[in-house]
Amino acid sequence: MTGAETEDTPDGSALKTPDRLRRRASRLLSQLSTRSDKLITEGLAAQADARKWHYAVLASLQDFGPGSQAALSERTGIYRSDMVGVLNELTERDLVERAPDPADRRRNIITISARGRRRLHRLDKVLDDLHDELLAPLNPAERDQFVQLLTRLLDHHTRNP
Amino acid sequence: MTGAETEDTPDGSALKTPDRLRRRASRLLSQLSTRSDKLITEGLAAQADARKWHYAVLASLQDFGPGSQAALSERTGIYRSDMVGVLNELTERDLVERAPDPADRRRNIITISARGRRRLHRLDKVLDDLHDELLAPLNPAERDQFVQLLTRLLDHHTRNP
DNA sequence: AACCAGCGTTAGTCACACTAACGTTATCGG
DNA sequence: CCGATAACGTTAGTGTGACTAACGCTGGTT
Repeated sequence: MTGAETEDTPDGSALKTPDRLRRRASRLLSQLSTRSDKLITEGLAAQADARKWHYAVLASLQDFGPGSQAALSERTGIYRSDMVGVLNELTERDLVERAPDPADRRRNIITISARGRRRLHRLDKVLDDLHDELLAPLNPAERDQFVQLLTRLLDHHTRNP
Repeated sequence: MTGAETEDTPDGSALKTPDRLRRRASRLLSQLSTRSDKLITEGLAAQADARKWHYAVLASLQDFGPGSQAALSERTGIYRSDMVGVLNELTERDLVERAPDPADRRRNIITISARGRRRLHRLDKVLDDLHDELLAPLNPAERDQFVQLLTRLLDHHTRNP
């Protein structure tokens, strides 16, 4: 058996992280998630002056139509307390409109604007590129598999919290 | 076509999250990672009065022998500024010993204790159970696949940061 | 009229990843 | 030998993400 027993780094030094650590799915998840988060956050900021929440809200509005802030919270997973700030940013940029609901004066109705729709298209493209970078080592079939596995896991833990 | 067009929740209400959002690997990663983190953190606290960092440090000491705090930082990925607190907790519990290095008085040499080794075994078992819960929807082959995909992605982004 | 529930909002908590700076100690070039 | 540079452990602090608590307002219920 010739080759790497444990694993090698480019500079030739042996890898230092114990295997039982490297193999734990929880650890892989959290480490990869931080990298991914940084990649996406920085990419969106640099290429579109946007944050990921913007995408979530705009996509939800585009695909499901206008809604109250509470509805958007449910759709996107953003807490309603944080939704306030996100919508402030989006209205500042004229990407959505926040208007009181005449039928229920507790509610605001959030609508996506034409500019918001354009921005959404742009964000979709930027995100496509970023995900290409994120998933670079995987071929298309593996990417599908990966997404599918993640989805099944997340669904399971969403239903059984 | 009868059945779920988009998807159903147990209570019959249509799912609200747009597909383009649900399919993004970055989003799946971050959501699953938070669930996973919570599961592990709470599980370790409840079943072993421990934190995940404890496991990382103990495992590293067991598998690679004693080392300086800086070395442990590299092995585990914990920042050296945070390592201080972790080692305080571990020495408090008598799981490791922190002694000055006579050969280099800048360094501390950290050694795992007998109690630390026992604790590590316990943590390994607890973590096995928790990962069983985390990966419940996947069969063994799929779990391997999942870990393998995660590993490849993480390795790629670790080498090309 | 009294009550509870939902809405948007503000403020604050907690943990994690990460940076900055400091005193101490080694090491290396002149 | 000396002075610069750098690694070590440590303290303090930043920024962000997930989440909680509480408030005033409005709506539906009885």
